[in-house]
Amino acid sequence: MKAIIETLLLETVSQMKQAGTLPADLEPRLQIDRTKDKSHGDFATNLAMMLAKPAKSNPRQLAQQIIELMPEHAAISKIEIAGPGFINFFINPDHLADQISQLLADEHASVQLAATPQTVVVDYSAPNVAKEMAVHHIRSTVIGDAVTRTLEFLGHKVVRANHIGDWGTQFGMLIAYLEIVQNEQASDMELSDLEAFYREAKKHYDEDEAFAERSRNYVVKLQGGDEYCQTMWRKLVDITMEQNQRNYDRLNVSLSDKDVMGESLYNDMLPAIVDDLAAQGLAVEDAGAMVVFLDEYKGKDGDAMGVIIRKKDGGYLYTTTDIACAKYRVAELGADRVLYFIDSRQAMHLQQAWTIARKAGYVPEQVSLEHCAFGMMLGKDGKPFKTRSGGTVKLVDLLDEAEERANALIAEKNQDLADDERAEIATAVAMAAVKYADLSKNRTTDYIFDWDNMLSFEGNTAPYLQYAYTRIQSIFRKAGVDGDSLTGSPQLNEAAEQALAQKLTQFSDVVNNVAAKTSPHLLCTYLYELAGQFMSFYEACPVNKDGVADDVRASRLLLCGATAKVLKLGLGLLGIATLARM
RNA sequence: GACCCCAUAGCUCAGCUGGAUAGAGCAUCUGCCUUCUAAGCAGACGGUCGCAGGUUCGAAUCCUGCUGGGGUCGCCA
Repeated sequence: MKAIIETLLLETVSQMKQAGTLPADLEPRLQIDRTKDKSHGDFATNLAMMLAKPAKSNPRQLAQQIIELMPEHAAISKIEIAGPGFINFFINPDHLADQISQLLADEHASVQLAATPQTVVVDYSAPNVAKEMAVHHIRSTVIGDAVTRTLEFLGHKVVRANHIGDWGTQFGMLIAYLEIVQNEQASDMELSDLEAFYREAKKHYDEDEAFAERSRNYVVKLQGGDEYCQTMWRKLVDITMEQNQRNYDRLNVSLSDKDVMGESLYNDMLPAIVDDLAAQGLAVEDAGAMVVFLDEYKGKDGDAMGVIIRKKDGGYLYTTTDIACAKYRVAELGADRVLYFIDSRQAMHLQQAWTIARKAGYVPEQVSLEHCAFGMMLGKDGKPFKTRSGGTVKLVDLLDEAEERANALIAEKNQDLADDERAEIATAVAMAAVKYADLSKNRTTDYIFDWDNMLSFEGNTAPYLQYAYTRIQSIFRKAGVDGDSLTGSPQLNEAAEQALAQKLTQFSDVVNNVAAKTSPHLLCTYLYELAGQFMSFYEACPVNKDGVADDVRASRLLLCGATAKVLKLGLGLLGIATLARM
């Protein structure tokens, strides 16, 4: 719709240039907005106000000229001037009905595939080995997954990259402790509590000198490719990822073991990278370490900041890994675009690694590297979120609590459900609520973690959206129709019908925005508004009740069908399930 | 010390590239279930958009300064 108005306006502007009303070299940037207030029509442009000065005319007068010159179009029923010079456009309901008809007929609900599909590497989740996932891991995991699904829906090739923390000096200590635990249990073991495991390993390291010595020895052996250490290390990775996978499955996150590309993947590249950077004159030796000095960044003393890429003991740092990682994603994975869903605190570190990678020629200009940063999870006191005992809240505990609350609520709301169906619904509702609480917030800012907000099932929450969907399914059941196969063009007589139809046509814009801005909360806002419009329609426009004429009923069923389709697709992009009943 | 981010209703958050009367949810209050599921609907209450300047037809949005909070800054990741 915006595109139609844009075309018409462009034509008008070029006519005005020819007529000399506007300077010939003027290239105005067209801005067409949806109106907030229905009395201002459906769309508005501020074009006349922007052009008033160059045209040496007053805005309202100019608006009048624009309207007179503008070609007619069947989609627009009325054009008005309002306020200081806004031009308001009113959409013809017949055109809107056509769009609904198209949306119903299209599997993609009128969302076009990208004109130029890209290869996009999405780096998200990235839990640490030998640590249990905590609540703050939801952010990267769930937001990254939603963007991943959205990009795929738009026809891009997406490579999921789970950049797990599977390397570093702590692995000597972990291997040494795993050895002890295994000996005690005389066989392979299940690390039921990874947090405790890590704590105990650390304790041994701090208190037992022989253990610490053995740990340091294991680090060296592991890095040297020692088979025993490699095996033990692999065991730690496998046990951790097995546990993480249970969380992914439970949360309906589309990551699997084949997406694991941890830090260790780049180890073999590191020596050559340092050599190459030195050969290119980018890295120099300083106090025994290899350092890249960047003029773009200043250190504490105000001089160019030195980024260490190899320690004086020969060890590598995570900046080196991230340089290698960027190189790998371009050279091996063929990335056109790389998205990093990582904590905002890593911003400077990533910028440095990327600056070096670009200077070294590993990442060409046209490949974009984007830090899709998110803020920290804070407690109610505004400080970094911790439990009373100072630890983190386990993700599992949050999910368990969510299911318990959902189960209790459903038992109360709907007594007709069998136990197994209720449990199934409870899982879907609970996981949806937890994910949505995170997805619906702008990812860039810090946010407050609160059990009750996170586990709410009322208002702007996933269950509200799921509920809207089940209401539609219920209407289909009662009407005896298959909601997925409805086709045709609705009549849009009531205000609630028009508002709903109009909201439905915005889906495509929103999906494209989510992909461009890597912000799923835009989709959440949209789906909430859509569900809200549907709820109003549901109250105002009965479908199956007595006294509803056949043609009206058929028309309203079409609107229900289109709404169900968009809700299901939209929630699917967020990784949230829809239900037949709840 | 340098650099980056943030500040919107009692609480949690939206607010797109500057646009018309700053919006939701929660909480509080008033109505609405013999009628497609009340996890809902309709409505009320609630604001010095941190403060002060500037840019302009127009600023929560852009610029400068200030205050307050958070983060980061060579041998952890």
